[in-house]
Amino acid sequence: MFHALAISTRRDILRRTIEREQSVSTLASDYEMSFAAVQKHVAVLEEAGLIVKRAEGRERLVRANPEMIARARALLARYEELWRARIARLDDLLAESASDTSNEGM
Amino acid sequence: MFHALAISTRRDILRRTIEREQSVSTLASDYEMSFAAVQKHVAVLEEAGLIVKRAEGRERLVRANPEMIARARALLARYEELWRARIARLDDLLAESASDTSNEGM
DNA sequence: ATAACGTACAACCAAATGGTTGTACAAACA
DNA sequence: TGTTTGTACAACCATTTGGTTGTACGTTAT
Repeated sequence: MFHALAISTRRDILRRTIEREQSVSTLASDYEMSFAAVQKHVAVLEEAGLIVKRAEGRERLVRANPEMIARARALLARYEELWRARIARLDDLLAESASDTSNEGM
Repeated sequence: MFHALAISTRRDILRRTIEREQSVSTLASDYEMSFAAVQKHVAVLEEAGLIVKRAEGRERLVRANPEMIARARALLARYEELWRARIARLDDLLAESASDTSNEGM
């Protein structure tokens, strides 16, 4: 999933398909690279679950999947939570050592 | 940055160094791969700014950098924000078309 | 002083990756 | 019907990448 987000072209495709549903060729026309290259990027995003495709005639309409974006964000939010927990633990240790030797009733 | 987060070993290193500051060899002893491999993963995380190293004698102590984790999360949060904006826009369009032809005073 | 430890880095290798072109096929259009 | 359009996919290529081993060097311990 993070792998899918690691290339700027793919993040750009994600951003565009958040704004509006688009066909693969519409997307492709906005980049310097070949259609096949864009199609592969779309496939990577699709496998990661970050976008969803829908058939409409001969076109394949691509739209972002907000659920997966939220999941990636939640994972990072959990790292931040771990960090806060660490800080809290250090605070506890500090509080302990501040009341260890003698002057507990200061 | 997302590239740095794309490999599970690196996410694991990040998690461990959130919990406590550790030397590179301490980290390395927890994985099947060679010391050099772990050292390279640490280097990638360092270049992405996700961790910070500090010299202490012959050891290099590694700790997570919460600022960068927050930045990655914020980027994804912005994508979600874009999505909400899209939904809001669609709602506006819907409201418009609901009051377009005749029965405005319904 | 010598040995052991922790780290950095270069050289190398296999696999994955981002890109290309070419082919095939279904849908839309002339 | 024949042609164009949109898509998928295979084959190929150059580069990157995750891994290895080996070497070098400063720091700690004997």
